[in-house]
Amino acid sequence: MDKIKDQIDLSDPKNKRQHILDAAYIVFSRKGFHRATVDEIIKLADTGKGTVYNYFINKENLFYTLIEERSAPFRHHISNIKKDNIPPLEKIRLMTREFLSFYDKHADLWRVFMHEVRCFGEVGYPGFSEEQQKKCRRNFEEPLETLEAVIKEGIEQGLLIVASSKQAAYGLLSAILAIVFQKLIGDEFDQTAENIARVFLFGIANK
Amino acid sequence: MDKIKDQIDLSDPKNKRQHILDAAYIVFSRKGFHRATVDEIIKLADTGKGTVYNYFINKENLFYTLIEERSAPFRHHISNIKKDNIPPLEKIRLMTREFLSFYDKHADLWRVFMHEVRCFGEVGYPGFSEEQQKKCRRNFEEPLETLEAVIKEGIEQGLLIVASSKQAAYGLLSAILAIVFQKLIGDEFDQTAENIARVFLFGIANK
Amino acid sequence: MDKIKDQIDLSDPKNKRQHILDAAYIVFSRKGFHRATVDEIIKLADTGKGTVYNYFINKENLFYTLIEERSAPFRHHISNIKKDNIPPLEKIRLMTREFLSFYDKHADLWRVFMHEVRCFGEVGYPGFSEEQQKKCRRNFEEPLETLEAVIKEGIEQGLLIVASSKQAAYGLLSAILAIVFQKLIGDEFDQTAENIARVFLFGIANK
Amino acid sequence: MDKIKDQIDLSDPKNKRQHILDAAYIVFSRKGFHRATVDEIIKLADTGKGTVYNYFINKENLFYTLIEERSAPFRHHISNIKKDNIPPLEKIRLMTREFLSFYDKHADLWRVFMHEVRCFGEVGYPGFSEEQQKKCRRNFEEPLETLEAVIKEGIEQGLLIVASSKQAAYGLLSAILAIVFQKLIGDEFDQTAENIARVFLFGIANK
DNA sequence: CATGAATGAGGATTCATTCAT
DNA sequence: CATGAATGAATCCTCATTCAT
Repeated sequence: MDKIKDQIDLSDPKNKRQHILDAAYIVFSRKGFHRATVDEIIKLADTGKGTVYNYFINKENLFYTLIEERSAPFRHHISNIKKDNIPPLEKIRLMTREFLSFYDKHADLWRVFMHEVRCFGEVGYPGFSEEQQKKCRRNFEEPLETLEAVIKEGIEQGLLIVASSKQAAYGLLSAILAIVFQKLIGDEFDQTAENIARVFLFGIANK
Repeated sequence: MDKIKDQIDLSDPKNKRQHILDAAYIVFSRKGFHRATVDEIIKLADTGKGTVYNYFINKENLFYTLIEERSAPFRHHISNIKKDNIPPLEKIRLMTREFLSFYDKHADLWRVFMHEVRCFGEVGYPGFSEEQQKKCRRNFEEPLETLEAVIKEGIEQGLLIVASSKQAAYGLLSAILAIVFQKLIGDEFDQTAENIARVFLFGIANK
Repeated sequence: MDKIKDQIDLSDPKNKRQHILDAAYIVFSRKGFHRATVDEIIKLADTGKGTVYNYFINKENLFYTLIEERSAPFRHHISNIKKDNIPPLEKIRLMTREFLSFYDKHADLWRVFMHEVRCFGEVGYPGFSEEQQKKCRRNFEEPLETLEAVIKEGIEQGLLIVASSKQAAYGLLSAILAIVFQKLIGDEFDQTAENIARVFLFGIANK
Repeated sequence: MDKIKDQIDLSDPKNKRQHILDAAYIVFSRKGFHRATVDEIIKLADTGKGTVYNYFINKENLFYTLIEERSAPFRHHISNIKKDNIPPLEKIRLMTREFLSFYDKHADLWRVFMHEVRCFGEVGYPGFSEEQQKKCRRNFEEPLETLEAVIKEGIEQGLLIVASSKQAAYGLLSAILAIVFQKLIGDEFDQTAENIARVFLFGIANK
């Protein structure tokens, strides 16, 4: 337990909010949304229960904020790669790296997120407006759409052959996700990223 | 609501156990494990609360039993394809079809299953021994290992080029899962299965 | 504390619902709505916390149900007096007795009720629809309107002189309420009822 | 909301204490004691949370102080009328006016006060001594006793016929209260005051 | 004095599970 | 076996109050 606490820098007496978010990251990742309790989070964040509710409307909102905070830089990166002046296939390679890196780092939280996002905004979730719900979904939809757009680029330039750019994007993404979620990456990160992109682009059949 | 009840055949006054399982299938698929309540299940199964606990140790056990029951025939099919006397690439094609078919049919339940399976058997779950937990995981590990074995066959016969057969299997599986979970299949099931297998085998780059 | 428990007949093992209502009556009357806790109610009712929520949607609903249950017979009596074939002044006399008797018996609960009813149905009260709210208000509005109608009868028959029948009804009612709430009745109930009706009808000035 | 804020003169940067009292008046009147939150009060008073506790021991004390402040001038007026050298019936008439005027102005706050005063000073209320509690009750007891004294005067002078001067005083007061609380006054304030006093003195029966 | 971030005791509510019938 | 009333542990959330700045 003390080992876990060390993962959160409590040396800074200010910024309780960040401590809570960091603690929530750990607990939500481990337990999932429902099994995670506010009590466990505050114990880890070394703070009072009320403090959580000073910063976040409720448990949902805490989770949602966490997702937003963690995915913001990633979404930025993906968006930038698309704007780069490089060939589509190279973009796909880079994006694969980026997706792999992000999902590897946040594998556990993201697994929880992708499971819970479907139920958010259902009846009985105050402080979670229709709009926030949509914004929440954008966290995984947007990067995917960007990837799809790049695949479309490749198709238009005659570089890729595929029936549905959407299916292709989902396929690539989920290959990454599956690898990550099963924790197969280990130390050969570069190799794995390369493999995924290569299989996706050229297949595994020996021609 | 009555429409839903029609999905369960209540004409047979005996076999309460099956009614409960069928109702549980619907509720767990819709709500996920935690948001599903025993109350909702028994209302749908048109039975009493105590009856559930006559047949199943607890909520986890009900869920677990449900998973076992639904995946048994699928595991059989996959196992049979492997034993077939046909080329590995053809086996991969057939397996892709089978995976796609099964996961499409049980997409919602399986999503829930794959999320919850990680926490099952944690401390505080009576009636869920270490062994049962392992058996539970076999429901998605076994078919995957069979697929991996076939990919290995292909590699050994020089038909496939891929660094890690395990990664390849996960990649193919997850491509299927992602497509299914995002409900992109629509009516062109055959086409989709073909596309996935083709991209996996030959890539999307235009060579 | 044990003395209080004796006020509730626990000899009947059935009818938990009534035990809860009886306990709620005592606690709400003593503490008011907000200071009353479900914990205290169940301790008095000698039941489990969940049992309360089997019978009542929430604390508000428990309170509301209590009010309904207690005022039903009273509303009936008042309604019957109006229909009686006796002179209006006699009806007023009888109604005064009835009001006095009812409000004396339920003085504490009614004080709480009349204070809380204004806030019921505000935002954040699930299980308390607009309609239920209105129905709730009827518990004190209806008997009052009946009294007003009788006063009107008296006016029409030239027996009473008063500017506003509504004001008159409120005046008589509240004279009763005030007396009761201040617990001035003591043992001379009959005398008190007579006094109130007489002052109301003939004034206190010595002509 | 801004409209409400305008009701409090914030132009004076000093005198935070009064701002808080004014804000408390509004919030307590609207929400009652329990539903009123310190947060809402300070938002309206445009001050910090700690400031409230610089001036008042706790929420109860803030409420109590508010009551004291508002009733002081009223109690003074009533006391003066009694000392006036005019006939008892005229005093009753004037007092009726005064009561009506005061309770009309502070109807909402007083309703809350009269409901809460019963629980004040119960166990667990620090900073609220037995003595303060008594002093608090004097705010409605004293004017009433003065009215009662005047009625006694009238009885002694053979002007009034009534069994209990206390009951009579309560009756008159509560008639006023009821009318006010139900907001029936409207614009005809003078007329209403006159009506109440007349009915009380001479009754409504047509002799 | 003024402030507001931090706190935690207290309370309402949910829901899996039991057990007497 | 079937049932469902009864249960209470577990959990989220509120809000008065404190105290360091």
